[in-house]
Amino acid sequence: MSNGRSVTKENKLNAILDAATEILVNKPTASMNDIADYAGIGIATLHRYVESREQLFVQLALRAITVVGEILDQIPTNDEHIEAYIPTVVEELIPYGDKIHFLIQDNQLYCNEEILKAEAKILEPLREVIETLQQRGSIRQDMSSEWILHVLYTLLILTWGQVQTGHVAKRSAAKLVIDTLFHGVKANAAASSR
Amino acid sequence: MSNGRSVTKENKLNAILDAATEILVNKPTASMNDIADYAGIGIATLHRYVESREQLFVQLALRAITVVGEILDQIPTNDEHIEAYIPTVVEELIPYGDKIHFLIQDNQLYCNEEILKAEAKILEPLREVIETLQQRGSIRQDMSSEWILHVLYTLLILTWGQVQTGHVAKRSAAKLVIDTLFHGVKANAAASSR
DNA sequence: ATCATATGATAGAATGATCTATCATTATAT
DNA sequence: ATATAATGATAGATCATTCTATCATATGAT
Repeated sequence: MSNGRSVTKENKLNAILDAATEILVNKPTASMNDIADYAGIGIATLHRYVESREQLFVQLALRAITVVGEILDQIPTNDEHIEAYIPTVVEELIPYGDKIHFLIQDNQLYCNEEILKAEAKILEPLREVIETLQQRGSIRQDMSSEWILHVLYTLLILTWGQVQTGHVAKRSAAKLVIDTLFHGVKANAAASSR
Repeated sequence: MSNGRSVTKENKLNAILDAATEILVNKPTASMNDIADYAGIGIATLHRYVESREQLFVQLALRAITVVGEILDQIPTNDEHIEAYIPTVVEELIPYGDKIHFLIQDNQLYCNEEILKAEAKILEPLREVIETLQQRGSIRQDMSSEWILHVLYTLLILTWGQVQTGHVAKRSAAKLVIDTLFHGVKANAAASSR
């Protein structure tokens, strides 16, 4: 009995978080009332499921980070696949852009230690792959792995924004990110990879 | 008589805007009271110089855009200098990063038409140079000039943040941006330009 | 059918921020 | 020195938002 109910509650919380994500994507300044309305519930019920606005955002961020982490975990890092790792990461991550983009814009979250810690932990394997690729000689060694990680991350965010404003087609977004990241914008007669 | 006074008023306004910039760099959520305190004036006086918080931000943004515009105007776009244009732009812009960075983070400003228009107008010459370089064959033509402009802009913003957190030395920031923009992160035996 | 639980609507307390109004004080120009 | 203008401190009006409390209603299990 309690089992059936608690599962329902979990589902409802998830539905609320999904709705919150949806409206916040379009209106980052949406109030708690806006969110409750959009989720089709009363403001009182919203507060029954979520402690506070701050906690709501923390939960959204942690959920997003979890999703990214699971995606990264599913991508093989074997020797044979490692060269394709970063392209695969970008390909897999692009579809989730809209759901993550608005969180990154939120300044408050960038001060939350719990979130920063979780984010750093999630990105660690990616950073390790970058270092491996540097040692292998396929990524330049005269830039820190952290810088490269940030550039990749930033290009992803830029692209998500560009997709949302319609300046970049979603289908070509991943290719654009990878191409820009690896080769830059200089015309190169030797650039036969495309 | 009125002349002397009005000049003083202009200066004071500038001093206030400078102070606002300084505190907002460190605390983007600073209230009007915080700003007045930091500027060493009363809240009433602040409102005598500035119509509203919104207008204050608009003024700060327009001022920043003006500064960037003046910098861009001073850089020659002759045929002989055009290859050095983008590196020069980055070199000249890096020192102003901290004063502009916080404005970009502000979501509200990205909805203001006046500012978006001014920004687009300022960046137009830079975009034209990019297109010229594309036609010249020194920048790849399979990416839109707008995308390249955005990438450059984004890398600048990233770098400003990295400089502020101490992850990148201010002196090497410009080189890092240009190098990343033009060549990407792929190890390249033929990359003799550095 | 009944009882426990969940929900929605509403009112409102508490908070925080922006902006105005007022007035005594200070600075400035002539 | 005096008149004019600018300033600071303060109080408070206004507004928006978050969050709580309450109660009547709806849902759901047994």
